Amino acid sequence: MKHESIRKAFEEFLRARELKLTTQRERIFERAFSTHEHFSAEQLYDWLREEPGARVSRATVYRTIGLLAEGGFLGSLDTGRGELVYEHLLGHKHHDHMVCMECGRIEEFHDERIEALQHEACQRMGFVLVSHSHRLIGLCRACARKRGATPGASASSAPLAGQGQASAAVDD
Amino acid sequence: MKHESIRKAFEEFLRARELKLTTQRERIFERAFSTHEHFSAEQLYDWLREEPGARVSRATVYRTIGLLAEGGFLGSLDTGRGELVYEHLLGHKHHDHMVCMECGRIEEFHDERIEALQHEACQRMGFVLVSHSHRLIGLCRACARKRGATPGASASSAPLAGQGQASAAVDD
DNA sequence: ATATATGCAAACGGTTTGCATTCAA
DNA sequence: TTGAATGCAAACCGTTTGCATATAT
Repeated sequence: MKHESIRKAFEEFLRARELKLTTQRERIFERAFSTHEHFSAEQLYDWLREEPGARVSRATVYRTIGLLAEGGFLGSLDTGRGELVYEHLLGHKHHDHMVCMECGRIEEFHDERIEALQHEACQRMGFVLVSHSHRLIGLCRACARKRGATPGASASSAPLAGQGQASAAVDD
Repeated sequence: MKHESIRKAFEEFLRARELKLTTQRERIFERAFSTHEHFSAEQLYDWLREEPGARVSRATVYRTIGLLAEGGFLGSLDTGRGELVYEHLLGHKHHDHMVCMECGRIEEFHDERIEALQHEACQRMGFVLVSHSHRLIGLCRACARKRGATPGASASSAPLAGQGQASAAVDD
């Protein structure tokens, strides 16, 4: 889906809800959809204040991001450090994330078989699946190399009563 | 793994790090491991202050939960509402979660095939997997029934530029 | 004209921290 | 005895909110 039609969808979304197309919403929308990276609300706010033109307040950034998320334009992903990051959804096929615990880098992956098994699990449990959040936490290739770990090899998942070294494991 | 040995592991963990076994740590540990539910730090704090005996401050609860998580005794799970909940890990096989967006209920599920596919994905991407967080968000059987939805049937995943109704989709 | 949106600054809620005091080892 | 742990209250940080003002329709 290309920019033009996404923008159309946004305008229609506002109209359908009888919301106004303000300069702020326009700028926030444009900036959010002009990046392919994941960004936090604060990040987006900073980007906007660096740009020349109308000022946008932090409150409006948060409010508009909320709107965009409700409308299904943006998806949110929790970094695990009490901060949400967003990405645009329209024109992007579904994917899950790998988050590097060292550098924060976020990679995307997708496996249709996993999706299918999720549905199967819901079937079993009588659960109505609406959305899901699937994050793999570990080391990206670059950070793994720096640490001398073997990429691909999962770190032994024995976070047991271990000794001193962290391990933490924000496992679910 | 039964209580006795878990406790042993905890004491050993403290000793290994040259940390002291205080009455507070003892009480926090005991309370945390005496429930099979998921609990928040605040929740645990409340439980403790209802009990007779030594008082434990909120700060110590947070600090000790942190310790327990580091030691691999507790795993944390983000509710999606800016709050972490914990569960004890020792003596529990790995599982993932289904979170009811209506009533907050947390169910557990597990599928070895999904675990395997995760590893496969990491292999592909050269990512060193340390832990993961896999949450299915939707309606538990009871809430689905109340709403007249069909349990098992995934809500159409078309959160597109839709009309008025929410849909939100904190998808990843 | 008028309901909606904005900006500001204050409030929030969960979590963390600095520091004087208390306590396990 | 003494370094580590606790309690308290203040600080933090991302996010939300109340209210007076500005603005799209």
